[in-house]
Parts: sequence; C-alpha cells; structure tokens
Amino acid sequence: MADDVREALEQMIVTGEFADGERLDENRLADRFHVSRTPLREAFQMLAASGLVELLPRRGAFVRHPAFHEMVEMFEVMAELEAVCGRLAARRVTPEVLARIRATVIACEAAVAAGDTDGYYRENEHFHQLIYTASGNDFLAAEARRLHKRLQPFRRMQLRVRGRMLQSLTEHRQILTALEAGDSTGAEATLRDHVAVQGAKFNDLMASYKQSNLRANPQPVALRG
Amino acid sequence: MADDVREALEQMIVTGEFADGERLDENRLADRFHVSRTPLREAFQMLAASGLVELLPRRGAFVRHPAFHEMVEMFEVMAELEAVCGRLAARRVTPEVLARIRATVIACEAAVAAGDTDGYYRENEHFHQLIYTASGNDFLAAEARRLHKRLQPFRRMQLRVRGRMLQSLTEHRQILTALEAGDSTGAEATLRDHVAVQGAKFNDLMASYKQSNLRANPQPVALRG
DNA sequence: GTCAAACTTTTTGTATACAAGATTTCGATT
DNA sequence: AATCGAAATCTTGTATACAAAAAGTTTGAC
Repeated sequence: MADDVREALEQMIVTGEFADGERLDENRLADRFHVSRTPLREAFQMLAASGLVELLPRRGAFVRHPAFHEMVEMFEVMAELEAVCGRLAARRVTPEVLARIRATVIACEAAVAAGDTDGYYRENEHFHQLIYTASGNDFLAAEARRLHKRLQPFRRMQLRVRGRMLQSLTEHRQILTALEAGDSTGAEATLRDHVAVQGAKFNDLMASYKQSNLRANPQPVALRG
Repeated sequence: MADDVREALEQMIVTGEFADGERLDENRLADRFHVSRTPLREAFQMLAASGLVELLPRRGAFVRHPAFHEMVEMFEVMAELEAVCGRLAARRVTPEVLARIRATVIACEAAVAAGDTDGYYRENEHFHQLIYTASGNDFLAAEARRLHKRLQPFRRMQLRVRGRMLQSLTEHRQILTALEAGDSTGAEATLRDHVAVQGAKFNDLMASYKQSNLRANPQPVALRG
C-alpha cells in the first residue's frame, strides 16, 4: 500500500505535476489516496531515498527537480558508469548475453527502418540494461540501473530530436562490434560518447529542459512557501 | 529521533552485533531504545535504502551482510568511481583544493614517520574526500561518498596489514603528482590501482573477511529463522 | 510417531490520537 | 502604513490501537 502510493507520487513528480520546491501536503494526499498519513510518510521516505523529494525536519517533504547543471552532472556520471560497464563487458560478457545484445541491435535497426520511435525507445532500454548485465558485476549493474531510472524522464526529452535515432543506432553497432572483438578500450570509449551529453546533444538537452516542467526553482528550498 | 535510532542500529550492524539474515525485532528494539515502533520502522527504511537491511513485506527487516564476492564487486565500483574522480580532477581541480590535497599527503607522511596508524587513517579519509570534491562534479562526489561510507567497515580490515600504510602513501604521492601535472590518464590509473582490490590486497581482504563477523550467511534470507 | 488441520500467539501494516514545533493571523505600537 | 509580537491554527513526529497476515502450537487422525 505504501508502495502503491510511492509509485503514484513518483509518477506525478516525474511528469511534472508538482513544481520544484512544492511541499507535499500529508493531509491532502492522504485524503486523495484514501490512506492514512502512515503509509504516505513511508512513501515520502522512499522518494527521498531516490532523490525525488527532500525531507526537511519538522517542515515536510519538498519535491526536488534537478537544476540544469545537476542534470548534466548526473549524465556525466551515467556516461562514466556505462563506460565502465562496457570496458568490463568486453572482457566478461557471456555468449548468451552477447547474443541478446545482438538481437536488440537488430530490433533497433528494424525500428529505425519502420520509423518506430516508441519501438526504438523500448529496444534502446533493453540494450542498455543488457550492457549493465554484461559487465558481470551485479553491484555495478544495480547502481547503473538506479541512475538510469532516475534519468529516464530527462532521457525522454533527448531521443525525440531529429536524426538522433539513426546516430544512436550507429553507436549501438559500434559498441556491439567492440564487445564482439573483446575490445575493452573501444567499448569503453564508444559507450561513454554514446551516453555523454556533449556537443549538439548538450544544446538539445538544454533546449528541452527549458521547455519542460521539470525545471528547478532558483530559490533554495528552505526559503520557499 | 528516528535518525538517532538509525544511527544506533547502523553502528550495531557494521560492528557485527547482528548476524547476517537476523531479523530486527520491532518490539524488542522499541523497548531497548525507549521509542515506539513508528520511528523504529522509519529507521528500518533508511537502513534499507543504504543496503544494510533488507525489508521483506509482511516478514520484517533482516540485516544483510555482503557475501565476499559482493564486497569485491563493491570495491571494483569504488575503484572505478575514484578513477573517474581522478581523471576529472586532473583537469578541474582548483588551486585551493589541490593545496588541501597536498596538505593531507604531508600529514600522511608525518603519520607514517610517527607510526601513527589512526592518524594515517584519518588523513587518508580526508585525502579521498578531497579527491571526490576535486572532481568538480557534486553528484559524482555524493555517489562516491555514499559508496565510500558503505565500504568503511570493510576498509578498516584492510589498512592494518603490515607495509600497507607505506605503499598507500607512495600511491598518494603519485596521485598528487599526476593532479599537479594535469595528467588525467595518470591520475585515473593510479587512483584505480590504489583503490582496487587485486593481487596481495585481494588475499588480505579475503583473510580478514573470513575472520570478521560481517560475513554473509550462505542461506537465502527468505528461508532463515 | 508422523502429518496435517485448527487454533493460538506473534508480528506486521495501517489508522487514529495527541503533544510539540512551525506557520499564519491579527492586533498593537511606532 | 509597516513592523513586531502574541495568540490561534496548522503540521509534523511519535505513541497507541486495531485488523490482517504469518508463525507457532496443540490436537486429532492414521
């Protein structure tokens, strides 16, 4: 029950239903979800653990959208984590996982050919999840998945850009080639560039950030109404 | 209050007062700490968020010590995170932070000269915290600190080994040199090797793991009393 | 003696009650 | 009219109450 509430709130937050710094009203939300404050507060704590809200003692739970520079920092870490996954995967990937990666690349090609953006998005997700698995380090994979999930709402912004899908596919192919060749340096570099927000991607991301409703409020949380 | 309880439980867990898989009894602990179950359960959730306990629905909170292979995986990630910090720091470190890193290396030298293990441990902590800061990426620094803290009880095992302190100091010097030279590749490689558990360090760690009371129970959590 | 089903006891999860801290309102003062 | 402070109101944090699920125990059949 507490987990259902967390799920619902998480959805509401990442779809921008709350402004940055907005306080989550325990009584109002308890009414809304037909639960008492107890499971609601549990949900708040879970959201705080994943960084979606900030808990200020005796003040309440405040939703926290990342500032642009924080988003860039998170993407930088994501790029490095995936680069590490790639480097390790080049040495450790099992034939089974490699085959599944190959399959997603083929599915991605099909999606591009069909102009199926949603399909591409889905297969792209699989591709990255498999890279994490391929690292052979479950802890690394779990950390990568955690950050990947956290960045999901912002990644959505990115992939709609024209031509991005095709470029992404090309990079997937290069990554696959590197993994097949056991080329750890190549896999690392290609994955880093694939995920990193730089060059044109930086500007695209900035543009969509400014349009989104997941923008941070420049005022510090503690001083807001 | 909930946070005090979390603090206390965290201490008890990392000092091995509970066996792996042991259930944390809400009523008993509520009595022990003179609090009600409400803040206690909050503490459980926080501990679950940092991976120290596992929450099984309708079953309770079970302490979770990492298996040896999980510990190795965590150290591998730590090594990679610090390597990234080092690479970025070589390009981004500010003169102020660099000066403070230099100071810790000098303090480490003094500690080695005096045979002051505790002093070395303290300065070593500062050194690594500063490396995180030097990365210029606050999110990366926060993630590195989180994992660093999680590994603290296991790192304690490591540094007592004879000769380790001197080798560690030598590596600190090399890292500092690389940072001063703006040598990102050097800083990255040196830091990775410094933190990585490999060669003799692997065997040392395994030996102390086996002796510690933070060992995992081979039986899966769900099947334990 | 073993197994299983029914019953009893614990234990968890949620709701509610209440006290202490934060916020707002409103009036008095400059 | 603006500002400060006290009273009133709201909100959070903790304790307690209660229902439902899990664990443990007893009883009965074979």
